[in-house]
Amino acid sequence: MRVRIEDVAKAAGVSMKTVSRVLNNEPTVRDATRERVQAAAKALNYRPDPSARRLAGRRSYLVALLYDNPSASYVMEALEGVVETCQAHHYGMMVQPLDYTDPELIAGIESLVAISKIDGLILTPPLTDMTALLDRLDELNIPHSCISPNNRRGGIGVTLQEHDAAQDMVSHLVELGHTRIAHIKGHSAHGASDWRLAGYRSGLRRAGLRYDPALVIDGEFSFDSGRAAAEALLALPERPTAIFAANDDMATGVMGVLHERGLSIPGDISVCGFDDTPISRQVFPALTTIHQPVREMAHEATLQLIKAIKDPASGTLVQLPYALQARQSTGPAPGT
Amino acid sequence: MRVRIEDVAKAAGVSMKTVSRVLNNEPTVRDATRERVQAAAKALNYRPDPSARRLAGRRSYLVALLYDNPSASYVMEALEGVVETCQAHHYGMMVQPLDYTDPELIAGIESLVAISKIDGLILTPPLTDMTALLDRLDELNIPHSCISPNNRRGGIGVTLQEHDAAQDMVSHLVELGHTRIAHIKGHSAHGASDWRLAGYRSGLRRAGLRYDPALVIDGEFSFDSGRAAAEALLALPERPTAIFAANDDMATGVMGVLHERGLSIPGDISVCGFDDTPISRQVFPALTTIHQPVREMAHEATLQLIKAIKDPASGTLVQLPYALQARQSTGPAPGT
DNA sequence: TTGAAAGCGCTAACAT
DNA sequence: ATGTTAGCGCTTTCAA
Repeated sequence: MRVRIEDVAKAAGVSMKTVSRVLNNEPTVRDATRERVQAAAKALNYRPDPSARRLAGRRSYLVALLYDNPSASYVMEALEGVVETCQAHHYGMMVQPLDYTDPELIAGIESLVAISKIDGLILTPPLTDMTALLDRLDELNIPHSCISPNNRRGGIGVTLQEHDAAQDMVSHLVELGHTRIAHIKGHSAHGASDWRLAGYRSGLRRAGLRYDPALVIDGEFSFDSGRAAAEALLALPERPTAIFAANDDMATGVMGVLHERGLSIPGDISVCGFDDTPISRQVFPALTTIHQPVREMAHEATLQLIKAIKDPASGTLVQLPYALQARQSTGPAPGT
Repeated sequence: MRVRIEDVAKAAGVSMKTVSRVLNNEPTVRDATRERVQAAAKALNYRPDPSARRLAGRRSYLVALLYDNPSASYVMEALEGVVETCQAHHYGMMVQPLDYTDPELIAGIESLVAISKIDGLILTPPLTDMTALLDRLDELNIPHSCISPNNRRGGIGVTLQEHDAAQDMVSHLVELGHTRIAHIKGHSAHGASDWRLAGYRSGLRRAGLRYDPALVIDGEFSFDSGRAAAEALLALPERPTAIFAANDDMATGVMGVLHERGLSIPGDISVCGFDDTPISRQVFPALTTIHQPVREMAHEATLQLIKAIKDPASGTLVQLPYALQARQSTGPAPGT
């Protein structure tokens, strides 16, 4: 049979409860005792039984990653960041794909938390921007940490200066001589779409360029919406020399249309995206984009969540740096 | 407090144990009793406590998805297939990213299973092809189900006729008039690489074409290895008119090199891949490839695993159909 | 600072 | 076909 807490207690010459205290890092144990227990646990290769802990402790030591994100690479990166951090902190992880348009969404999350006694949630966009959901979680006192929330409610998690990143991208294009720079917005459910648009506008302003609403097209973060937007932009009387899509998938849609029309990238039109998903290296020419350290963001978000689970007063909103990743899809404006 | 099994028992006028029987679908309950219990459970909105079940039952009702796969979209599709199926069958799911080159791999998996009392494992390539791992799992009687195993050991899970798929792809190219068809092999740790190569060879044979070893290049399933292979093929005295890469990532590498050289796809050279990952639609021109129903495969693999957990004698190897997805990257051979 | 006892909510084993 | 009892391995009381 497997090693139980009692075996460790016996080996260390203490009671079960003391072993339990050591395991859970409770402070009220003498150092000498603590070390003796730790040595015994190690010698016996003791691993606490998760189910027993959960049952007795009335909590799950379980964190759930909730997502509704079309980008597989984004979710996978986040997933791995969360898994690693959970492992290091002896938490388990559940994954829950969700449909953010589902009217039963909140109820579903509530019952997930209730049944599995989830200790805390990690949210990814666009769930991070659903006010009703966040309000309900606050109301129920369910700790939750957001990856890239795009609202102003504080809370805990990790953010990126999306606004500045978009602004930098515009500056990059301006430096290349572009003056007619189009923007394809992201999906309206994502707060990021607004921030990126705002960054685009301040980038123009900073360069002394006029904001032309005709150059801003609605998109949905999808390849197909990128295609549609590109077609709309090419139909303009005076077409742009650069197209800044709010994510990489839309940028690849744009590139497809340009290729079909025999336009050269970046010779005729520069294209750039946002996210630095793996696809940005795989298209031709390789896509200029904004790198997000998604895995580290997930790591940090998990760390903050675990802090908040232990002490609801702690846990903060951490900011991580982005990086403009210039590749071959952006170049000098034609005639520069 | 939450509803417990005792409350349901009281409401239905039976013992706890009978409720437990109904919940676990044990056959030895009269229909009338069963219905009464089910009604009571529903009325009280009773949800069994997973930790208590696990502790008392000495098992976890937990399945783990193990992977070491560079393709995010593949893993995500598989993940969702597994999650949905687990939910439907009241199993929990863990996800465990692994490094298949880690010498501690098997030990790590063993301790995962021991600690979390995992009931069964779902493996994806290349783990499905690691004989030492599979042997050890058999030895320890740990139920495991493979998605796309490429070995001949039987076992349970889901397969695809990879050989036939590759052969069909060659036939597709032959019909387009190609006679110099190159193949870029996949990573040697993946059994799929061998099957796809074998399919390529029988495709040639079926068309009466000679197998030319110079036209077969080693790859590693990565974008960069696709690039390197393409460069090698273009350096050949007589270059191929079609390049069949063993996966989509390598195919995109090939396309990048061809674009750089100013070669037209498919005008000068046709390119095709395997897997039908989302990227195949997003590159230009859209990639001809083989579609795998990964999500359904994961669903079926999970189903078989759950069967095998309940009854080790059951569970089979199910075969699912592939589909050749012809897009714009393949066309008539030059001069046809 | 440490320990003893009493559960946590369920299932296994053994009744009946 | 159903019930009774005794745990599963841990943490929470509460006492020392």
